[in-house]
Amino acid sequence: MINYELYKVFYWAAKTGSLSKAAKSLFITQPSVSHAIKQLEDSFGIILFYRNSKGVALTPEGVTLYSYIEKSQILISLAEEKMAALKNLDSGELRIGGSDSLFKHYMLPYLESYHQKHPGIKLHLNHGTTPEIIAFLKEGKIDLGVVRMPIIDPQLEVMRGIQLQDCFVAGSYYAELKDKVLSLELLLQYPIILFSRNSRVRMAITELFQSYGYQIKPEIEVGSVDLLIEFARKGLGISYITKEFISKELEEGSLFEIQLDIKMPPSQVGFMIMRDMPLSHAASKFIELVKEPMGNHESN
Amino acid sequence: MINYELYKVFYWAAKTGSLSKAAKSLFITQPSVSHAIKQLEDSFGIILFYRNSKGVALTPEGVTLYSYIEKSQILISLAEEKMAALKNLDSGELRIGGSDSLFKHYMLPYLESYHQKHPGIKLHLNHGTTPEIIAFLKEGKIDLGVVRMPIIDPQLEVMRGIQLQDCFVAGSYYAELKDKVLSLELLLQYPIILFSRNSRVRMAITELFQSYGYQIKPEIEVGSVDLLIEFARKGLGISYITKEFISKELEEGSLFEIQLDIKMPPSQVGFMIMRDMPLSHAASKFIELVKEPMGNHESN
DNA sequence: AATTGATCATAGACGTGGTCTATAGCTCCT
DNA sequence: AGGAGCTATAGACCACGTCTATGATCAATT
Repeated sequence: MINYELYKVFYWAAKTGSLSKAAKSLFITQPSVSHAIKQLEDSFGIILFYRNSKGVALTPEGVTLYSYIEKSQILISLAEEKMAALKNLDSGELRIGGSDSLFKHYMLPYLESYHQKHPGIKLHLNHGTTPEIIAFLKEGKIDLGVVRMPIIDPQLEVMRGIQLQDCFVAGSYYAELKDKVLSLELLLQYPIILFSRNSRVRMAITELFQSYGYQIKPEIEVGSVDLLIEFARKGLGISYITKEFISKELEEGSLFEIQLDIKMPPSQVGFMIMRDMPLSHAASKFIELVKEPMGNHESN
Repeated sequence: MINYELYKVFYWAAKTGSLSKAAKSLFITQPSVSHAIKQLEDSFGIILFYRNSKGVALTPEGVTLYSYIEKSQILISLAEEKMAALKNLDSGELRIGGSDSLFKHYMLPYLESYHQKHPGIKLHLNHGTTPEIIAFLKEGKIDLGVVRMPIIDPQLEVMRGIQLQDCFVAGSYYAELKDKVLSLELLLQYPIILFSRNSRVRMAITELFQSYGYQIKPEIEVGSVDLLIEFARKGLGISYITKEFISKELEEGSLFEIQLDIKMPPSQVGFMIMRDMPLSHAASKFIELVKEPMGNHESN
C-alpha cells in the first residue's frame, strides 16, 4: 500500500515544477523529495517526471496522476481549513434543545451574546418536552438540553442553571386578591390556568398540591407562556407562571403575584449534556459562557 | 503539517465504524489505529469520534471532516487504479508520428497487433514530414516517430527498422521497357513522377542523381503513395516508389520495375525517440513489438 | 573555454516516530 | 460469573524518512 505522504510530495513537485521548490514548501530537503518521488515511481512502475537541469516536468502518465491527486490534495486543504474554522468557532453549529419559554425568557441574552461573538456558528433551537429533549440528546440530534430540574438519568450530566420561582398571578379583574394571603383551598376556588399536562412545571405543581392533600384542576390549559400571561391579564383566571418571565408585567402592574400561605419551592433550570460523549467545541464554549456571571453580557 | 497517512487511517476508521476493523483493512494493529486517530484529533484540537465498547462513531465535526476526506481518498483510489491500468496497458495512449505511406504500408500490421493486444490504448497517428515529426517529438506531442533514415540529431535516439528498396516502376503503357536495362540518361527521357519536394525520399533520389551528374526533374509531383501508384498505372509516367509498398501491383502485373544499370541504394526506416526522456510504458511495449520478427504478427 | 550557479541523484549515517506486544478497562451477552 | 467484543495506554524496538555531503549534469555566465 502506498504511503499517502508521497502524494503530498508529488503534488508539490508537480505544482512547482521543481523538486527543490517542493522541498522548500514542505520544509524538508531536496534529497528527501527526490527519494519520495522515486518511491512513488517505483511503486507504480511508471516514470512520473522528466528531469532536467531546470527542474522537472510531468510525463503524460504524471499528468494523469496529477489530475487526480490535485483534486484530492485540494480537498484535504479545504478539510483542514474547515477544521481550523470549526476549532476557532468561525464555523460550525450549536444545537440546543429546550422549551420555547426558557429560550425566550432565559436563554435569549446568552444566545445573542454567543451569536455576536461567533457569527459563523449556526444556532439550531429545538423545542420539546423534557423527555423529548432527553431523547434528542441520546440520539445525538442536539448538543445540549435546557430543562427544569430535577433530571435523574445516569447517561446525562446535568449542570445547574438559574433558579426560578414559580407563582400564581392575576390581572386587574382579580384586584381584590392583591393584598390578601390565600390558602391553597381558597386559591382553588378561582379558575386556574396552567401549562399543558406534559410539562415539567405542571407536573411539579400538581405534585405540590397533592402533597398538601389537594387536587389542582385547571379551568384552562395552554401551550405557551405568552398565553398564560395573556389569559391572566384578560381576567380569564389565575395563571401559574415563572415569576422571572413576567418581570415586565409585574413592574408595570398589569399582573400581580398572589400571596399564598405556603412557600412555593423554587425550580431549578438545568443544562444537560451526554456523559461520556465529547462536547463539540461550539457547545463547550457556549456552556462556558452560560457559567459566567450574566453581568458581562447584559451590560450594554 | 499533518501527516496525510493519518487521513487514510481516519477514512477507514470512519468507513468501518471500528478501529479494529480499520486496523485489519490497513494491515496494522488496533493500537496503531487508536494512536493515529488520537494524533489527528490532537492536531485539530477536535474530537472526531465517539468511542464505545461496540466501536466508534463520528462526531458532527468528524462527519464534516469525513465529507472531505472520503472524496479525497476515493480520488486517490481512482488514481491508483488508473496508474495500474496504465502500467498493464489497459489504458493509456500511444502517439506516433510518421508519413501516411509508412503507416499504411509498413506499420499497419504492428498497429493492428498492438491494438488487438491492448485495446484500451488509444492510438494517435500524426502524419507530417520528417522535420515536423522531429519537432513533434521535441515538443512532447508524440512518443515515437517513424521516418526514413538517416537522422542525425544528438537529442534523438534512432533505432533501425525495416530496410526498404525504392525503385522506378511503370505500367503497361511503357511495356516496351519491361525487359530492358536503362541507363539514368535514358530514364530521364521519360516523364518522371515523384513524391513532393519536402519528403526524405525525394531528397535522397535527387542527391543520388546529382552524384551521377544528372538532374532529375519530375513531370508530376504528388503528395501520396497512392497517387504515385495510380499515375504510373494510368501511364502518365514512371514513378519512383518504395518497392515493398507495391508488392501487390508487381505481383498482379499492373506495374513492373524498371531495371537500371546502377544499383539503387536501399533506404532504411528508423524509429526515433527522445534520448534522455523516459518512454511511456505504452510506447516501450510498442517498440518491443516492432523489434520482434514479424512472423508472429502476420501469421494469421 | 572556463566558471559559476542552478538543477536532480546518490550514498550513508542518524534518530524520530510509527508500529508492535502486552495489558487494562469497559460494555454487552450468554 | 465468565467470555468476547471493543478501545486506551505503556513501553520497547527498529524501519524508514530525513539529513548531510557529494556527485553529475546542464545552462548561462565571464
